[in-house]
Amino acid sequence: MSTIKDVSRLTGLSISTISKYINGGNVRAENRSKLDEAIRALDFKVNPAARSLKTNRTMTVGILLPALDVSFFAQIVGDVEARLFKEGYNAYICSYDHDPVQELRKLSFLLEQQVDGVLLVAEHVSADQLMALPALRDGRTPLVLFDRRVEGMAADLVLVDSKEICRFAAEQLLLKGHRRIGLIMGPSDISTAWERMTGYRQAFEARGLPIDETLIRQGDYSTGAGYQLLGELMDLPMPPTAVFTTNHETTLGAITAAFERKLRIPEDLSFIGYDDTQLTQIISPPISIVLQPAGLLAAEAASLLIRRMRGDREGFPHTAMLEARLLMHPSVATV
Amino acid sequence: MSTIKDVSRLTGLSISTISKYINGGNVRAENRSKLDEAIRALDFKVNPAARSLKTNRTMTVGILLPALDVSFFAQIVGDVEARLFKEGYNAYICSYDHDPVQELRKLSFLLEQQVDGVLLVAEHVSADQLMALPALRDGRTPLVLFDRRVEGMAADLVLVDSKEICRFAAEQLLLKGHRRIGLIMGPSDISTAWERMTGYRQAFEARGLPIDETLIRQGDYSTGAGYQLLGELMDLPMPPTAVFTTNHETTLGAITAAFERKLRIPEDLSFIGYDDTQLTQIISPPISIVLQPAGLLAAEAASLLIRRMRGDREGFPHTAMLEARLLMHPSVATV
DNA sequence: TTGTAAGCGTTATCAT
DNA sequence: ATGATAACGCTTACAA
Repeated sequence: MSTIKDVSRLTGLSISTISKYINGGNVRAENRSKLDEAIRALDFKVNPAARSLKTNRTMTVGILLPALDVSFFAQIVGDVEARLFKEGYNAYICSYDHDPVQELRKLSFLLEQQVDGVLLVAEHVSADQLMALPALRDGRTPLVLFDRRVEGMAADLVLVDSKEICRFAAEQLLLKGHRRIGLIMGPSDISTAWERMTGYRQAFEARGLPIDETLIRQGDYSTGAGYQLLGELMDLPMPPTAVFTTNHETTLGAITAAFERKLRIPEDLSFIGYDDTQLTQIISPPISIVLQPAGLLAAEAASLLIRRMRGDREGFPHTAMLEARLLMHPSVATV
Repeated sequence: MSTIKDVSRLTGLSISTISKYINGGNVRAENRSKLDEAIRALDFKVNPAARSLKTNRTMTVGILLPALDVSFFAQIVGDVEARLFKEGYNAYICSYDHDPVQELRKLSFLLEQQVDGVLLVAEHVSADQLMALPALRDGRTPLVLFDRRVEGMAADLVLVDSKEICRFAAEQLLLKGHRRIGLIMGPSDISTAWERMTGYRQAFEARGLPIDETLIRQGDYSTGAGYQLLGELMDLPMPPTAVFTTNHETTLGAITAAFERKLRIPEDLSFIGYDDTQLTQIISPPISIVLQPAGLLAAEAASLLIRRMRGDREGFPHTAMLEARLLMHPSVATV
């Protein structure tokens, strides 16, 4: 690797002049061309370690997720990474594999690595645990919580209004005359799962309708769970006339189970799923889905984090609450 | 952030002694406890930039993928990241979003970041382009190619023997009497897609059986493509009696399409899919699948890369060719 | 076992 | 506009 010193030798200019030029400073036109040529010839690249040592900025961010193979996160994280990259940031993308210990350990490790900022999809970590980390407590390293809250934590937040869209979705089913509506939800200690269930409940409560608790099934948000729980619902003595699945994987599993059972949608079962999938659009009939604004979420998370890393503390703690949409398709019948 | 200097002030020991201790050197028992306490009290952490500057090692690796939301890669990358992390390496995980320009740009960028090694799932990049990168050409930065070859590139390789397992899978279908076997393959410029197709062909050729080219359908490896192409196959005047899908997403789409069309598996259509999915195991009947050894692949890739990063050049270029398995389930009938 | 001192490649201050 | 020089926090001969 060549260094500024090499460029200096080749051009006769001083190291400090060259450094300034590299960082956007001005040099005489003739020197500029000399430098450009030397830099190209030597394939000179700034040594990021040396730069970090001086500037105290690494131009890296940590993105910490419960898992990489959850499609919603996989989709978002690629987008966030691209946006950060465009601004010169490199992303350490880590999974803690739903493990509470790893969650905290990897977060600490990222902070030790001196990342300039962290985007976290939290699962088990508490506000106390977060505030015990010096870099976070002192606000030295900006943290943006993504998709899920951490109770009692004053932090920037990028969320989807899950409760409202789920209330709305359940309401649509009620309006179509459905009363027995199956809900396939996720682990209730995940804030979004809880909110989605709450929205569902609110739709019933707003109309003074009773909720049959046997129709609310909790799984682990996996495809297998979706498949399994749809089966359980349909095997009830009084099966639901509609079902609402609350994430992508679960939706896929439930659709498969419904098709396998030769249930006609919507004649035998009305269906509202969650998150876009190429599949829900093209199967027949197209499945109504709750569509989370993945692109906007990624953009919001990236730009908020970048703002903070640039030192702009305005409006902290900021909550960006984005709206999801319900795409209604013929998968819902009137009863 | 506290530095060694702070620890030095607090303990009275010299900076170099402390550095040595941090890096596994010996100090007198009494000093050891003094140090441990001071380090804890100050929450001292080594500054990685400073360390890198001296050691020329960043303890980071780059993992560059065509996309993060392809389940096979998502699964593997999490695993590889975990293994590298355990050895003290941090991973920059990047997607180039199937874009040839990004593919090369991000690779260059990772190398500029002075990563100690790179794991690459290549798509468009050529051996020439790779060898044009100084860090790779000089062997300064070890590169491991994962899952896909780059023609003419002398590099460490971690692959699955796709051709053989696909030949074997097609052979099983032939042995059961199938002659019209649909193949849903991926883009033919991806080496694995080509190999999977070649295996399929070899099974026919080995028996001197003709291949109906209309039964070979090429898609983009997406769920939507799987759905779409299965439909096309079944809409043929003479539809196949069996279908072989060659990646996870495609399998999911094709199963959905089959179920939607109320095709009975295996009575109406025999089915062999690809890659493990919770779903293929539990639907009825369970779907026969080609199972790639994801865990082994991740382990092999990580350990090979680590060996290289530690300076062990033995057996370069090494090709690790792992075997996939065919899990036969009742989704295949005898005709 | 411990300490001294040089230097990794850059940025930043202060002259010129 | 350019250059000399002192850090940044660490590792590593080399000396003690």
